[in-house]
Amino acid sequence: MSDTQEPSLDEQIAAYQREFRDLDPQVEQVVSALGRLNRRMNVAYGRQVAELGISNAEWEVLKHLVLSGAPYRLGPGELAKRLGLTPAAMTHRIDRMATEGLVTRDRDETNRVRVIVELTDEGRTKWLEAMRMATAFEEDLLQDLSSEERGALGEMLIRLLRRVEHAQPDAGGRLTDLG
Amino acid sequence: MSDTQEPSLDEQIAAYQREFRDLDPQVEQVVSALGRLNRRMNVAYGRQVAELGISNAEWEVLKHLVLSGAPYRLGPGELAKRLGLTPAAMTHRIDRMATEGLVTRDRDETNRVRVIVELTDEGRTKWLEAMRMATAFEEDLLQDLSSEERGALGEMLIRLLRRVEHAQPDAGGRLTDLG
DNA sequence: GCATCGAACTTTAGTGTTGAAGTCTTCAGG
DNA sequence: CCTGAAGACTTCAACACTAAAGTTCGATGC
Repeated sequence: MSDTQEPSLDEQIAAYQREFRDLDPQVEQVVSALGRLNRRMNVAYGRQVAELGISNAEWEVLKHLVLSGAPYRLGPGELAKRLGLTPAAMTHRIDRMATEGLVTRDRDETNRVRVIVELTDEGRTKWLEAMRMATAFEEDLLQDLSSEERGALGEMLIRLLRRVEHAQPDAGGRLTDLG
Repeated sequence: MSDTQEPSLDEQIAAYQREFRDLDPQVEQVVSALGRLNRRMNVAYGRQVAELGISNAEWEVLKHLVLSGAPYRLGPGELAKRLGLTPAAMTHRIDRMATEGLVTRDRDETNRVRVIVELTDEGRTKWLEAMRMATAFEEDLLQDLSSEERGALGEMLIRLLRRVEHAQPDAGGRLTDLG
């Protein structure tokens, strides 16, 4: 049936050049590689955390709670902002995670408008296990790069990051998660 | 209320090191920067194509049809595989895009099990406009990098890409889109 | 101290996605 | 031919997210 194959990166760039004459192949290579790499990595993360019985989405929440430092508490609104979700979506996500025992949800007794989401021991343990798997994967991923290369790569990525962040100064308000 | 701020990349890495002792900061910097950069870029793309009245999801479909080359035809199944969606989702997405006039959907007369999705002129025009905006954005993004740096960056990203693709040889079958 | 405004979260309606079951077409045997 | 099996897509039910409206509590002004 000669089923069309997933094009390689080079084939893809060549195709773009055929269809769109003023295209800088060097720029396109960077951008396309970035996009593909990220998607593959997210799939990999997803498979790993699935082994722990949690979804990528839940792992993100755990990450941000841990990042907030002990006692690992954040409000739904703050979590929503950091994850790039609407507060409504956050409400439901926390519901699920609370019934699964990963977090607790309580009203703030000093200000009963607010809600406090707090990591449980189980949630913290899950995060630790996920983190162990993730870092092992990341080490393996970067294995072919020397320390100098890693440094140069990180530095260039940060320069790009600064540029996007400056270019669109958080216009929408929501930040759509972090890495 | 001293509302917690979105942590900077450096703050985030420092927090991870506090919570997880064996963490290579250099690796984490690369990985975190990659993740953040990609998300910001996707938000930027989304805003741009929204000006054309299409969603990021629709733009992805247009991209893959164009990449397939004239006469810009692919089946729903093939599109689903390339976009990393289930066939069911593809069916609905094509529905919408067909009513919007971006693509046509027809049965293959030589094999009536198959369906052919074909780009319309309007769809091709939209893609072109989106492409113009995207490349302008990408040029701007990479502005601070010299040609040598761009080459080195692209080369390193491709090395990483090869590693993920090799590490998990398409295990699930679906490839979750490309860049 | 009562009414109003605003903040923080939840609820509701609508859209998009998944996984599983269903339909229709083709192909291979008998 | 007619049957059975496999392939390609669609339909259906359940779930997740968004935008907008609703609820509840706290603060401010009179």
